[in-house]
Amino acid sequence: MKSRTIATSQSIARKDTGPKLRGQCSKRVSILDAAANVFCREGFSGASIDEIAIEACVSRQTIYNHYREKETLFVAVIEDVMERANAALFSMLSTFPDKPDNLHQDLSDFAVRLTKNCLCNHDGKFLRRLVQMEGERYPHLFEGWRQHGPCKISSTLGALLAKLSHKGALRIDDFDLAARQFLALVNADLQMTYLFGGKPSDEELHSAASNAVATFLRAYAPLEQQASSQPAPLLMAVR
Amino acid sequence: MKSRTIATSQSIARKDTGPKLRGQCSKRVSILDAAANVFCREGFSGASIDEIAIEACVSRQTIYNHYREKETLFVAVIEDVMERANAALFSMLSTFPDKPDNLHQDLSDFAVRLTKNCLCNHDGKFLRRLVQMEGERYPHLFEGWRQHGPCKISSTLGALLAKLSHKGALRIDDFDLAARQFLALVNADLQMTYLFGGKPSDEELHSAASNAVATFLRAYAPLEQQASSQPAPLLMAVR
DNA sequence: TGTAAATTAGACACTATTGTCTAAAACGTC
DNA sequence: GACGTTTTAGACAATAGTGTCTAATTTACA
Repeated sequence: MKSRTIATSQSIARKDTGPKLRGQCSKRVSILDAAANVFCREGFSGASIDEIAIEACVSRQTIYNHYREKETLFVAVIEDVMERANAALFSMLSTFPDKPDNLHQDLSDFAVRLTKNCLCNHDGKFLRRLVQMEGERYPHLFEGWRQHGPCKISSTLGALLAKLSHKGALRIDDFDLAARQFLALVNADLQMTYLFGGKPSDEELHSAASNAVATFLRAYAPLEQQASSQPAPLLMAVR
Repeated sequence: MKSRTIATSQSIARKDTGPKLRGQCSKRVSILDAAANVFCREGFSGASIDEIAIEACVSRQTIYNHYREKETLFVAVIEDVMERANAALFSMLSTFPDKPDNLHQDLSDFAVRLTKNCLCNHDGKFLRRLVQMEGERYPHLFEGWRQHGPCKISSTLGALLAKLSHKGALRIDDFDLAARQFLALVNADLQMTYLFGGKPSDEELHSAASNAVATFLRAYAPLEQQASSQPAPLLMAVR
């Protein structure tokens, strides 16, 4: 059901334990997907292996064949989602506008891509919930994600902002701080939506991005560019 | 153990079911506190009544006397924490600087109070986790909190910013948006800390507030005031 | 088609948890 | 000190979940 790149699935499936997967790994994939859904919905202790088995259209025993016990499965799910999420993040960061034509428009579009494909999608929601729920129980597990996810996004985005700053398109002292604030501003209008678990509409994503970029540029654009960096006036207004 | 105002405890304790509480309600309070801790740590399904009973220094039967079943206790805990959290929020908003002497300093101090007493404290962490974990299972339960918590804080803060704007201390178009962005900026440097469940140090709170206010004022302060609204240069630098 | 691997359904022991029940003990108040 | 209430410990049935085992069935591939 859920989109999943073949490359990622196979790299995950080719792992330590369990059956030797002669050619096909569809069972593994559907177990991982089903388990991700159930763990996300119920939390670790609330999720039952039987429920996962039913949702994966697989017998309970097959799950135990592939993953020795519940916790092994949980760890595999986390690693799978983290890997996918970080890959998406990385590919998204590569679309950052380095030669912006219209700074406001280009940054807004980037922000929309980022929220839509990384922060507000299925995996993003899963990780927010799971880190919140089980982060303290498995600190080592999420450490890798933290390093290659949230921490990396700030520093990478900081470096990209630095480029724009050196070109004179922005006036920034602390690049990493500016990156964190950019992300925070983009999320400002989405926080409320996060709290339900609901997905924001495309319209909400666009207005959130536009609002964020407008404020970001008022704070960080050189004065002479302020006039040209305003958003199209009313189309993107909130609500 | 945890601080708790007497007024709130009693208003909560005087409720529908259970023993008639002749004079003392210490059992109810310690059950609620212990349950809050355990639910926060383990989630609803992970928490066991026995664990709560032990942590509350109370027999299991006593819990069933006061709260008919696990879910009743859970709902009571949520309502208790929500009520306390919203009260703290409301009292904190009343300390917003309406006649600011030094705008940067006063807004920073306000932000520190807000994060320290509402967002990063015990109840704030509890609600973030629980809404994330059980929000979809009990949408009606958290609706009240959402209305009187996050939604109210934005609109109230928006109104307070409007006052400052009308006095000429700020230049704001959309007050609610500015309020959401103010809060988002304050949280920008704390997001990472939230993800562990760890509490930020006082130093981190101060630097987060100062960074946020500096950017907020660059975006929203009238031009002629920009010079005077800079933070003390190096003391508050991040890390 | 034959073989080895993977999958399945079902039974199973074991543990943990919920919620009830009872009789004894502790408590507060008069 | 006597009374009624609350609390307690422990036993208890009922349920649900984990993880194992087995024997039968299906699948992949030569």
